[in-house]
Amino acid sequence: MPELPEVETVRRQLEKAWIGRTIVHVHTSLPSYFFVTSPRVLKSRLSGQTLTRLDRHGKYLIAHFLGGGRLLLHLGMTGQLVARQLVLDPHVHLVLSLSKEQIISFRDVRKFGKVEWLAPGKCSPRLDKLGPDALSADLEFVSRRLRQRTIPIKTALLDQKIWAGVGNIYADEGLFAAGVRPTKSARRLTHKEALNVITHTRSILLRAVEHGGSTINDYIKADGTLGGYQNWHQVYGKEGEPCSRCGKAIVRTVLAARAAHFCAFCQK
DNA sequence: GCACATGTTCTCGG
DNA sequence: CCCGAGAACATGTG
Repeated sequence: MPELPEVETVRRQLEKAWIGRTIVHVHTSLPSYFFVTSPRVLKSRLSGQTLTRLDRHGKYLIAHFLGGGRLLLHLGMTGQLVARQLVLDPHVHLVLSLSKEQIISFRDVRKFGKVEWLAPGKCSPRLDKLGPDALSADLEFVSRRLRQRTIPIKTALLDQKIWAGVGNIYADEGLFAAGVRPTKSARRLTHKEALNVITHTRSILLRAVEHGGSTINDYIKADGTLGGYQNWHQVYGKEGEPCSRCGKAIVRTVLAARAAHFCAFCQK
């Protein structure tokens, strides 16, 4: 579910329910791949913690607590983070009961999501690997980094080490807006073309945040409602449908083991 | 049974 | 070290 716009939408809503409140009870499911920090340790570390700030870097949420501890949250492919009690089906892995009757639930069917506790002062290899966040990155810098790679431009856009936050939907949408074919080698873009790609991609990310992200299957906002940006997609999931600019059919290919959608006429 | 799914990470060749 | 292909992780839907 989660690319930058979805995670940012969840962050904004969760922040309102969580900041200044204290965790009074922690419920977890059984140990699994999902828990980087074991449920047992998570319970003891999180109990009594008061949230001071909720940040986002790329697709990661970073909860900061009084005293300097941090909780890292990643939604994987099917993660749902909501500011309410969910029916406790087998896919609800973490429930935080907060002061003033607030509840935060984390549900994730495929368990590709991650929860990790970071002790005060401890750094995180996961976070340290990430490039600058796609919304705040210096565009000239990202353009230079992109053009150093020989891989297809779409594969480069998806590389979280170059800039963090873009996933399969917004890479396809950004390249369509820029008129660049996803298979084109990143190195063969001019500086101007690369700048054009990341400028368009970033404005699409911002627009998607305004619409609360894209709901395709599992993603819901923290208030339980659906995102709206899926109604504005131009190419993602549109194989065979007419291109909004030229009318020719959108094609689908596979790149880096992911589906890539584009217009073979408009994107050179 | 088969194909596919908004993500990340690792391995194996070249 | 770079790159691509494929697999793994776990589960659901069409």
